[in-house]
Amino acid sequence: MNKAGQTQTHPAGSRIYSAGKPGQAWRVVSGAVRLDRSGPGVEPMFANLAVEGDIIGAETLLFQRYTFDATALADCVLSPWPEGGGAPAGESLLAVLTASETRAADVVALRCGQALERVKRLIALLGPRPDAPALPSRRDMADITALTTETVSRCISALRRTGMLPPDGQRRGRPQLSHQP
Amino acid sequence: MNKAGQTQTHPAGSRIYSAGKPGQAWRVVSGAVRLDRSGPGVEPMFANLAVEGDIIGAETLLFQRYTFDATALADCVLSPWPEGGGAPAGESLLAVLTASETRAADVVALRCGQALERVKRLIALLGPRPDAPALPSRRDMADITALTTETVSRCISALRRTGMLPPDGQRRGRPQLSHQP
DNA sequence: CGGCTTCTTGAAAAGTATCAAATATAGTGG
DNA sequence: CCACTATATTTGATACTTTTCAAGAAGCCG
Repeated sequence: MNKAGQTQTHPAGSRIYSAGKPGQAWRVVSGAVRLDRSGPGVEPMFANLAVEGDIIGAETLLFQRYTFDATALADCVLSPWPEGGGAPAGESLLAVLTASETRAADVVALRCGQALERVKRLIALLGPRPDAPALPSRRDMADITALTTETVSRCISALRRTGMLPPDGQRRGRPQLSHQP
Repeated sequence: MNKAGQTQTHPAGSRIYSAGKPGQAWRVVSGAVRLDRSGPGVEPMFANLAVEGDIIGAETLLFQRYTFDATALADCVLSPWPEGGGAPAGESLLAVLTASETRAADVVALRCGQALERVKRLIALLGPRPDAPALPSRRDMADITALTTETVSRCISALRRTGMLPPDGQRRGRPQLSHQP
């Protein structure tokens, strides 16, 4: 449905691109993206996070192929990067590099301290969403924070009990299986 | 002792540069560097790792000031980057960006799984050192793996018992206090 | 409705942190 | 050159947190 070269939208949970496939770089206009290291025979492992304003897939400018799997943690809007097409200016690349290193430090910090603090930091990093604070799946949150889904669930219950989260976001049932035959 | 603009050496444990100070970017020719996020009033917190071949301090090309504290984990040789001086070529910057994202994924992976596995992965990441397998301090290893110094020490003892590490690297006593008055 | 998946909760087990004390090392000063 | 001091490292015992295992509740889709 999404065509290369123009703005894309991806629903939460959907695959944006896969490691090894050819493609272009994108700016995350809104939403959040999970990046996983994955190879042939290697099970996907969480590698990094991208939030509003971050650039993903920049390695395609060098290799023409993606290095990571990208999955939407929330409903996402992506626009092609660099904006004008062609090669990005050096200064623009430097800004991306600097942002990337800051984000990496954020992600590393998500795995420090006790479970409740980590979950709180993750929710804060995902940003104050306007009205519907739909959280990512427990599995995604667990992979990002290096906890288990059960522990994440307990932390969220605790945050709801203490009023730091609204009493009940909607649950998720059977996910939409998006096969490509 | 080290002069800007030419190759530098830093002994293990020494500060390479500090956040907020002006300076240039460097290539890690050999050794390993720990990067810490640190601000005014904020205690230093481990943020990232750089090993042989990585570039550190690239943000100075944009801001003229370092974003992180850099500390040598092992004896280090650094050379100015980009090599020719001046602005780096776009392709070169892209290569640095890609390497940076790969390294970030490595560091995130150092905080997955049980203590013994993490310590083993850290040692592997620091690279096969030729003859003297001098490990970083327990405190550095603990900060990087998000463990305590005691747990890291127990893991290393276990690795020595099982022969995966030589029976006894030298210990460290009182470190050299390098004040600058 | 039936099947599938995610989410939640409980109880027990495992792993790590914490606290405390002994040992080792390098630098300092006599 | 040797004792002395400050710090790092190691090890042990205990407390705490998280994982693991298990079962039930809830939502989505055909």
